[in-house]
Amino acid sequence: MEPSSPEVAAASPLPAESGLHARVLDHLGTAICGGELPPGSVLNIDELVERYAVSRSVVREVLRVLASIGFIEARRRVGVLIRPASAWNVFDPQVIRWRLASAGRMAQLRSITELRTAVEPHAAFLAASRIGRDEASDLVGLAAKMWAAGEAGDEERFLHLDIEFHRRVLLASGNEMFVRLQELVAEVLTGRHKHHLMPHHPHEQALQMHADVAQAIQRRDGERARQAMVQLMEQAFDEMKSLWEQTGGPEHGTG
Amino acid sequence: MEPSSPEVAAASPLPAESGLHARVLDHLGTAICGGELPPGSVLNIDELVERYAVSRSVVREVLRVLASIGFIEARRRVGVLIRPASAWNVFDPQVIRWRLASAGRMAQLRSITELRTAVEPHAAFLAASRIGRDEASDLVGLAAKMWAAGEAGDEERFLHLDIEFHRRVLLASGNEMFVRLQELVAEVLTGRHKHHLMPHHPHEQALQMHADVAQAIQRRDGERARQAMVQLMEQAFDEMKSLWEQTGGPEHGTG
DNA sequence: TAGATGCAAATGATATGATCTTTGAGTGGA
DNA sequence: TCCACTCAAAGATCATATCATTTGCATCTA
Repeated sequence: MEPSSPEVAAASPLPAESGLHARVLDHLGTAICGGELPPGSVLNIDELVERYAVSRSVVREVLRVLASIGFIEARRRVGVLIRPASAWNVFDPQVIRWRLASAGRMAQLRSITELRTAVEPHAAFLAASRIGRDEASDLVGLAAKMWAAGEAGDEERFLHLDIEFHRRVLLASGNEMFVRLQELVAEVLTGRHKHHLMPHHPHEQALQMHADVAQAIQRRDGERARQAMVQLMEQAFDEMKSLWEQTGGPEHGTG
Repeated sequence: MEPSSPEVAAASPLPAESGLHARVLDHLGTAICGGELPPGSVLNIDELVERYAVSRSVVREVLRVLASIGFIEARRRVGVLIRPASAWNVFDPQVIRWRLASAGRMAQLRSITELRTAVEPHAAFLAASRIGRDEASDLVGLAAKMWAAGEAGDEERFLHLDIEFHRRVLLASGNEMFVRLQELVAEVLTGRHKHHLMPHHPHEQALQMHADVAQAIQRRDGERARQAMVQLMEQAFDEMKSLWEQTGGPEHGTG
């Protein structure tokens, strides 16, 4: 897998952050996303100090971070108040991860898939006018490899190539915010894979569409690139939709 | 201005957060976004304690928050390292605010405008199938008021109605992530207004397009709603583009 | 001389306990 | 009934101390 730009890779999911801070933060974040600690619940610092057997420093630092992503609100004389989901920074990668690990997983997948449906076609459109020659070639090559992996039934490899493909397109869009969405896309794709929510044989159509996107971008045909990506997204969305039915609805929980 | 859902309003920009924590956080955040403290710079806690004349607790809590949005990375024996912009959580409202206040303002406006261009049409499309009867009526009414304010040349009022209009559409999309983008849209629109980057008389066309969007959504014609919103976005984008030329380029700074 | 090894200083991480400040709630008077 | 006052609870801030880890350098060995 030719890493033409190694410094941009390494989307570190900071998995084994081993400090006390990370441990407590993760635990509380999970609890809030998971619905234990529903909005309106009140915590207090000393209680947390006891519960986690850590010092005030650690607890306060964790609370500051949770406050910065809208999970809590500290009120004097009252305690630490859990805020409703509508206040959360739903774009924070940490939050996404917690939500994907919670019962609201399907709702989160739906949200992100809709976001992708909106953003990726436009990203493809922009990429067509902004991508460099070499990057374009790489993209076409990547699509070819996806085709090969798909035909060979190599799911693992297909997944990685798929993620890489969408990453490159978002990167080539030249929009820093789109680039940042790449992490979300990766979370979604790996999440789908982990939970066996993907067709075991990628559809022949999907393979062709990836190739179409790459080719259109290389030929600087923004409109065609957008169209091809729209189709790709529609298919992804349909697969997602069929999943809700399998797993018993999207557990809406939007607000 | 009929507040049919007062509890959702009040997009508190937390302006006068008066604690020590907020003061130091804001100062450091601004410095990092502003390019003082370029990537690779090293700070250390004691130095910050002295510089801001606050205790270690305050500094550490601030650093934790900065770390959580990707601005810094603490390394033992080294100090606090400033991370490159590519690591930032560019969707964090706080970050957006800092960047809009910095020299990279135009680059930020461009990014968000492109994001809007991608998202809002799809939001309009989704809204057409998900909006409630009353909300749809409100939306049409809002467009009518915009027309009135535009004709009357009441910029202030037009701005507020414009923000409210887009907020309602994003809200009606039923996607929590789209809803969250509303803050960004509001920042952009108010930013444009503050810096006198808007045409003094809203274009007649824009007024009509807002009305078209509202009507299409009410009639549940998703495709037409999308098209109308696309046109609106194209116009917004063109205005933005003409601004870059005025103010001497977008100060690219994307990566 | 080159490379491995070990020590110690630097610096963040955590702990602890005290003091300051804000604010909700209760209390009492008009 | 309502307003003003008081008090105490809880977070906010501070100061200091100890622990843990990493890096640079000196030392040692082949």
